[in-house]
Amino acid sequence: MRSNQKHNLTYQLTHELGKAIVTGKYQIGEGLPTEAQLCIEYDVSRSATREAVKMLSAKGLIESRPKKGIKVLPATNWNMFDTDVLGWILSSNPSLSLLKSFTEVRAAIEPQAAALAAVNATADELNVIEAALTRMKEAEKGLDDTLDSDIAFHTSILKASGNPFIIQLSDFISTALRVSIRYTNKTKGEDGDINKHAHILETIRSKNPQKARKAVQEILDEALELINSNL
Amino acid sequence: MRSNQKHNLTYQLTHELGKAIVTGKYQIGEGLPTEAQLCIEYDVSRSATREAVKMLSAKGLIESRPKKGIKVLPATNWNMFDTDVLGWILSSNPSLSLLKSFTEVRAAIEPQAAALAAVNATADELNVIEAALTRMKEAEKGLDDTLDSDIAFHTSILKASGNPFIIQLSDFISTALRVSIRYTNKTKGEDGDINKHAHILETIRSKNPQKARKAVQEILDEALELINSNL
DNA sequence: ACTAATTATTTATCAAACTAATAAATCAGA
DNA sequence: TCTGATTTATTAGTTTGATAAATAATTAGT
Repeated sequence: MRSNQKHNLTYQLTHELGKAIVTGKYQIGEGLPTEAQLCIEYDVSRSATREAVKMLSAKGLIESRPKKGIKVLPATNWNMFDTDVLGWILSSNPSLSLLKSFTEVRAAIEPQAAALAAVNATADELNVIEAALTRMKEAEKGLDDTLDSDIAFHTSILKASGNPFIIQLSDFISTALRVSIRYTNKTKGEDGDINKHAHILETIRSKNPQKARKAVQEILDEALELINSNL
Repeated sequence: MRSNQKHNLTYQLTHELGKAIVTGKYQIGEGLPTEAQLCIEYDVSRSATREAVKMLSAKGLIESRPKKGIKVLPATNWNMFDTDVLGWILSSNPSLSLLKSFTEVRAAIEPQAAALAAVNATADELNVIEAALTRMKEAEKGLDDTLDSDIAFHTSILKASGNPFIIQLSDFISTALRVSIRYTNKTKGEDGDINKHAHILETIRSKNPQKARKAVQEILDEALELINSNL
């Protein structure tokens, strides 16, 4: 436990326990060891243990009550949109069915985000999208990272949507894209990929929400098809 | 502070501070009082204070470092899909523009959920949707609660989607519907509302994702139109 | 067999001391 | 006077120990 990585003991323990829970080391319904046992097992003080337990409770993973101990809550209670929780889930190599779930959410959110961006994007926000597109083109030539620039493009649209909830999903969408790459492991975008992305920008620029929605839908439908064919 | 409501001191303090943060009592960027000051202000021990701070950190509202103190993070870091955070935001009477944002997310998620439900719903899940529809009909006659039955209907579709992330948004969607009612304050559903909901169930039952998506889209488009006309 | 009282276990709370990180102030050397 | 190292002060991090409160499990009494 000692001298692992993250910046303080409480955080280290939170991550360790969080990962253990989502990977099923501690079964749902049944309990974790008691506070006192955790202190011994992980060789930390009660404060650190209690604070870690509180952080995990705040993320919906566990619940703790006097005499009952600490018990793992059903996964429907977990804050899946929390970056940490998401990270823990992915740390145990994610299944293709999880990737499908991710992409289904993307297919819900991103077309809507693009439609909203077409209505709401400021000039600055449009420039950010364009900059991301430029990065994608550079990446094509090997001058930038394919995945990073792709993520930048998609999140820039979320930002331009102006909807705070959608913006908050940037981490989620980024993660989805990162997982995606593990399966498709293409180091370069497919032929025509850039053109499709350029087309999305055009539709947003021309303030046409319907076309923007459709343009994004298309590339996500393709992604889903690819997943389904490999399932 | 003492003897307020929720089940323990740490939770009480978490809620109190959480609400204070999202309502702007503590400004973004600038800091909260120090740990020591919070202990005095709220008359609680350091343990309770620290645990509350950790819970709020876990929800992305604050960050704390030695010598720097506790500072409020920008709203883009807040876990908006956390039930508590959402509740705090809504506790200070929500704006119409917030309702619009809510509904835009609904318009992204719910049609997709219905389409997925059309493909994935089990017989049991279909029965749950039908039961909710029946409740809505009863509510029409004054025999059940209009809002509760409406929420039950919409969340039952999310559940039937089979997508864990979408299922996790049930609380969010429920909240959106509750906020919605404060503005439209219709105690009864509009004429034809039941029929539209019944139609949604039909399209899901007949395993037609495109029609299901469209059916849900329609009622959300109407909701958005209503909001935009009042904005 | 049932109910009420007791006990035991576990988290909750408080308090006090010490450690570590780091920002701000001070000092030394050029 | 400036610049860079050093020292100081502040704040959160960590440990420990004692006590309180909640509640599950047990026991005693009828």
